[in-house]
Amino acid sequence: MPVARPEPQDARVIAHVDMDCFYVQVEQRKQPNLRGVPTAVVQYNSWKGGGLIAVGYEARKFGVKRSMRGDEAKKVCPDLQLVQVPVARGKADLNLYRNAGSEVVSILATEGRCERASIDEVYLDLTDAAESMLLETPPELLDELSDEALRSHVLGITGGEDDRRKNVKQWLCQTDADHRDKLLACGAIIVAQLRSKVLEETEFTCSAGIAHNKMLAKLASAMHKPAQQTVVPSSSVKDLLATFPVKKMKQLGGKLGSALQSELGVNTVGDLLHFPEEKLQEHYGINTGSWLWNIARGINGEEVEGRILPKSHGCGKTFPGPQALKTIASVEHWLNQLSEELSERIQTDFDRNKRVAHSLTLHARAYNANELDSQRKFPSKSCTLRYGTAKIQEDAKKLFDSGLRDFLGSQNSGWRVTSLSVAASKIFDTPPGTCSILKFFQAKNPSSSLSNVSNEFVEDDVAASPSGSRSYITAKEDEHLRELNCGETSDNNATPHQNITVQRNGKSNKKAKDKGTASILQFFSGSNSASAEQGCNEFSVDRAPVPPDRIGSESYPELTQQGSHTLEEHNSKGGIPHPAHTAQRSDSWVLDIGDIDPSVLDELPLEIQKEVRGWIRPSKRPNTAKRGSSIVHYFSSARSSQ
DNA sequence: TCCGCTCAATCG
DNA sequence: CCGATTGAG
Repeated sequence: MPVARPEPQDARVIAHVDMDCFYVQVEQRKQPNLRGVPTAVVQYNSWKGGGLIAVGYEARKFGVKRSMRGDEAKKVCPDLQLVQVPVARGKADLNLYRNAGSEVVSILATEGRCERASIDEVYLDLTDAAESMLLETPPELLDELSDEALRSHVLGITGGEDDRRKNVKQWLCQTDADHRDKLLACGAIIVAQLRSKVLEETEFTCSAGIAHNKMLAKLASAMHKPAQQTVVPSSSVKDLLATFPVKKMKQLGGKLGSALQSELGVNTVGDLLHFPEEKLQEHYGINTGSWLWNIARGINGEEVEGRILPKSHGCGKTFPGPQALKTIASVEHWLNQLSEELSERIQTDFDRNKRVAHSLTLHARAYNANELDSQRKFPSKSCTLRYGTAKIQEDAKKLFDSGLRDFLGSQNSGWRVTSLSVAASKIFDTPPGTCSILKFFQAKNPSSSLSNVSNEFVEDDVAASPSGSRSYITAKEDEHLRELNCGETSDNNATPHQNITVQRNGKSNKKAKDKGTASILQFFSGSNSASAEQGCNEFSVDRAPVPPDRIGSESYPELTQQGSHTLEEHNSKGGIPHPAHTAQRSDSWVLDIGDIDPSVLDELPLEIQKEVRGWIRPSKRPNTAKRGSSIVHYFSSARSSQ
């Protein structure tokens, strides 16, 4: 449900930029012979020619619609060129379009705050840029306005086709106008420039709306397509909304919009004006009611969030009709494919953006083969995400098994799975570090002899080294390590962390010694009391497997069952053990980091960094010094004290 | 149960 | 908080 937000009192300049039939443009850029000819993008094509997900403007003239089947579209437009979405691992692969979207965003994000609203849309808050322009180079002083700016549509500026351009020029440059209008004029000029730049640098056209809030900007961007922009002065809002169909408003395209029509007889946004706020609240709740009341008046306080990266990554596939999966083996096959793609995507996200995901969620849809009813839902399940394709695959399978048990309940009958998806969420930035010590863990690599090498090093060199209570090593030690290093960063993201061994602080770690292999986890695993005594940085780490001897005595923040703090609690609430608990050996866990300089992380091989950073989560309350203090908090305080 | 694949936001 | 639901494109 939408929620009303207070509208800032000062006028903002908000733009919504929408790529024109984006997937089609991406394909036309790749294959220029498709330019100018009716084109559509389909995914899959074996069944009725595949499903259209984007339709070029030439094809729209023939009545080709999105969500037609390819065969259907060919009937109304025999010359239609159908381009298939790339397929990888047996499923549609949208990376081509995601990356193209990033190209555009990187241009649009140069001016003002930028919010990536979808793969092909952004909102911009251009208030500051517009204010600056008004002060420094107001439109009326400009020698000449760009052609793109002059092609703007300004609602309320009447246009006999010929003189519309002249009137627009006049409007853009008017000197005696409302301050708010002048700001919009500046916004229009800036957006025109941005759109030209996008075209120049990416070959993509886009359309845009410029208004005082997101809602109006979004409405406006769709009014004149393709490759045009529309400005919404305040004076035009009332008329615009009076006849605007509620169902076409963002957020009102579904059940809420239908309810407005059937319950209140509201068909246009203007119709909403007749209802007092309280009335709308009675019907649709406090928040939604106020939101509706505001929308009717063109009021919308939603901020443009400064976010150009997605908050989650998901991979899914549907198995319609006869394709529904009915064996564990087929489910596992597809989970493997999906997990592989997901792993690749979060890997790329880390490489490009230094971000790590913390949560893995599995969704599925299923029905009972013999039951006629079969309305039961397949529950979503999530767990802490572990990096590495094999681990994601393993965890996804366990999550599925858990969900399937819930789904089936006591009975056991033939199930059918009609869709599967895995998603990575709770993505955090990893703070940049400064210090450079620890080439350290570069003693790495996976091949068999490795663990011996690093163990040897750890026990003979680090533990016995004069480093005393230092948690980092010297340049000499560093050199030594480099020799042991096997070279190239591994492309094997399944590098088992058990192979990365080191001992912490030169203290004897009994368990590690006993086993003869200390893990990187153990390196970080000081006892809580020790680190507390030392009064040093303490970091809570939330993802390591729980050592058997701690079960029942510690808290397990990594368990996803709500409100559970012990394994028993968790299990008694029907939770499942974290896959890692059963998957990991007991030589790898960590609870707190003691007096470790966190910048050591920067020097870890990327693979290890990802895993280690993945264990660390910023605390909600940085002030809880003892147990909640996060590595992120450490970094921010360390930086600010420099 | 043939509009597939993604994403975000809200809420209980 | 997780999981369900709604909605967008």
